[in-house]
Amino acid sequence: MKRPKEIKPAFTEARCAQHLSATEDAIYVIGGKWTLRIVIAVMSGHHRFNDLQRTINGISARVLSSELKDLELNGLVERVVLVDQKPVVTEYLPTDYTRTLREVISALAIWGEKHKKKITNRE
Amino acid sequence: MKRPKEIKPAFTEARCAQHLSATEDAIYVIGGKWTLRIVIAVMSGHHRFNDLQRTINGISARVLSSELKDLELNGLVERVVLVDQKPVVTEYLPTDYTRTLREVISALAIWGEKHKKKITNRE
DNA sequence: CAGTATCCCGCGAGATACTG
DNA sequence: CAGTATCTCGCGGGATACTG
Repeated sequence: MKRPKEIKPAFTEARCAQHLSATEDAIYVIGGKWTLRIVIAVMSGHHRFNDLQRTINGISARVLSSELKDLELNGLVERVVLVDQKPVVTEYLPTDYTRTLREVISALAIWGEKHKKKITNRE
Repeated sequence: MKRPKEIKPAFTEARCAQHLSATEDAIYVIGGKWTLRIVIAVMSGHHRFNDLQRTINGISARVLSSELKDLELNGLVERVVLVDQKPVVTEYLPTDYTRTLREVISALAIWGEKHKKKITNRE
């Protein structure tokens, strides 16, 4: 069943379903308004709660707290309480799994950069 | 001010701000619940309204309609009305700009795939 | 087929205040 | 400092029905 002169789709039909489902999963986990910002901040060396809140512009303590719990459940941050400190210190650290997101973040950052230029150039 | 034995962050401080802002933009545009699904479907060769609605599981006509308008504004789909058809046919086509998202989608799909395996393997 | 019009509801998330 | 507790509200988006 070959149709003539048909433009080749960017994705094949099979890959479509595959991409749809896998991308849904990814977006579900990291597509939240704050999720990736937190991940980036943690990967950048911001490990403390208030440090994170300062770094991530506009996030409230309540939201940051619940997001961090989610991220911890997904293995994307590790919550470490250092009891041998005075006073006790809580840190949120990147994990090996966090690092698997680097390519995703890079791709997004590159595209976001391009997009920003495109938008600002035409206003 | 060099602190000894500090773990090198995955991103430098400068890159942090940069990534934060660019990634925010990207997430803002394509981080919606439906956005990327629609883009993928369009890139996969689903060009008609009802075809898209059938392909994208769970989306309502109202939401699909408004999302398509957004995507059109962002140059991520092109709405084409073929008046030389009987009856008149409306198509939503990928653009050159849509194709700039391929790497983003690939990265997300790959990660989503990995993540799904990770999740299902531990339940 | 390609949408629009309404109605409606939950929850994501902001604001503010409080606690060990 | 590192959160929790409420309270509140908008809007994203589902369901359903309608139209050229």
